[in-house]
Amino acid sequence: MSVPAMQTPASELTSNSELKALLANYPDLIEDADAACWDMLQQARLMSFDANTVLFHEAMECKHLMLIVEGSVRVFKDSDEGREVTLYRVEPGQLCVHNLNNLVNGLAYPIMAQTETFMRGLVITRHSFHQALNNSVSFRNYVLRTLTERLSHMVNLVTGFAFDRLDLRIACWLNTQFEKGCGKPISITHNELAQELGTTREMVSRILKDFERKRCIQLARGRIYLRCRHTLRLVSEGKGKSN
Amino acid sequence: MSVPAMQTPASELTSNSELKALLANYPDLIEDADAACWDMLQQARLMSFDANTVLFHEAMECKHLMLIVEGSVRVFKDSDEGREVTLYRVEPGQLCVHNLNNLVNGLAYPIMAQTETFMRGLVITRHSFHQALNNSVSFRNYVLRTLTERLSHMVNLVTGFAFDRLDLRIACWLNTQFEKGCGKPISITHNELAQELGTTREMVSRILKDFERKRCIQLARGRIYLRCRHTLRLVSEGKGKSN
DNA sequence: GGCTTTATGTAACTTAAGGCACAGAGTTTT
DNA sequence: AAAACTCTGTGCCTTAAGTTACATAAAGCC
Repeated sequence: MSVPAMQTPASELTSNSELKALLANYPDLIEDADAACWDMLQQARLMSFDANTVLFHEAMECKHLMLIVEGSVRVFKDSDEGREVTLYRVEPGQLCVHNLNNLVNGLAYPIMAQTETFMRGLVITRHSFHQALNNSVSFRNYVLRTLTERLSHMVNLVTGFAFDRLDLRIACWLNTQFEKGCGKPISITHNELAQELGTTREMVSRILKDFERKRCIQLARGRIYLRCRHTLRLVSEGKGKSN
Repeated sequence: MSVPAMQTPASELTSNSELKALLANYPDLIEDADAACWDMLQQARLMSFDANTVLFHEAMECKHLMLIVEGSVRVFKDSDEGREVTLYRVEPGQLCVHNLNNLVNGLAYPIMAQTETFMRGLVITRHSFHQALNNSVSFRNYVLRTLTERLSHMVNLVTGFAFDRLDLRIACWLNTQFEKGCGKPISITHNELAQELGTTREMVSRILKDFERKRCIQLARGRIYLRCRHTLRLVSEGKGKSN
């Protein structure tokens, strides 16, 4: 991501142990990190951003790569009609693959990225990135793994849009969220969920209400409680065929 | 791709010039290929496949990487209801990125790949692939470029599904095809086009007929002729809002 | 408490997309 | 040429999704 709105001056990182603490969420990267990888990380600068900072937008160039240390970034695309879809989310342990597009192909890509929370990330220069790519087996593998994982994720998105009804897509989304949070209530408004899935607020309201009537979930203002995981799973598996 | 149905026995390649001829379509890979890259290519085996050979399908593992030399491969996903979407097409100069997913992450991915024409490809073993990845800067860059390009392509697919009406998506598809073929008629049935875009035959028939009435195209059995590029572009830009 | 803003619920309507059924045209096979 | 098959066109109906337009509810602010 380019760095349009840094909140704190970048700080140089000196100790390896400090780095290790920051990168606790990157086991894939760290566990078998080699010297060249550590070199790159030591040259990185830690930066902080407020919530809702736009990191890049349509056609903006980004000259750096960022490893997220804390917080999350939403990468999304908006439509002329004012709708949005989330393409993916970058969280600790991950990197923004659309940066790579820029670093590798020199092409800016017309999508947007925005922090969702306070966020800290290690910013790696283009030069440092290429150096590490050339010299570090572990970094290389990490990058490739990330890229191919994202690709699989995008395939899921595509097939979801192509084949699945909205109620099913919502049910699946809820399932994943509850799974991640071990059943903790989800904090999201209907409108935000609509932007997540590329649809409208009204549709989300209707379908959620329907799920509530089926006793899968319990709705509250800005919050969704899991009521019966089993029922929710049935809904998402039933593909909405039978009510 | 794995190699379930080879048509000719694999042949060892000896001469560099022979390789160069085969890889004429890989300027990105060849132009600044280094020694390590040539090593990999020389260890590759040239294989041929008939049209409509299934190269891999749901959850099948593939232990090799293939560089397409001639012909094309369609990578697609099918739905329970019998519909299909094309995810992307692998043509000379390209590699199947879902192979990479397998080679890099060891994960099989539940999509299908099938040759569309007679196809020849250079099959690279997992070992040879990793070796080249470690030693060849040019191959590395080539792989990364390919991956990030595919990723961008997938984003386009997603936003198409999320935001664009079917008539617009069809118009865009026609545009790209006519562009590629410099206006030469496109050989495709309505059903195939439906599978391309993840929709149904009837919808395609209706929309194409409509385009014909607007004098963008001329329909014939299994073939679509370009009649007025300008009008077609208008249709695709107008997003079908006005008639 | 009253005022404002934000979030949700929903009925009524419109539109896009899909499914069904079948007719007819063009190709291939026998 | 007759039969079989494939491909296209289309009317009719259903369903999914989106839009409009409000009503109501909850939270924040003065």
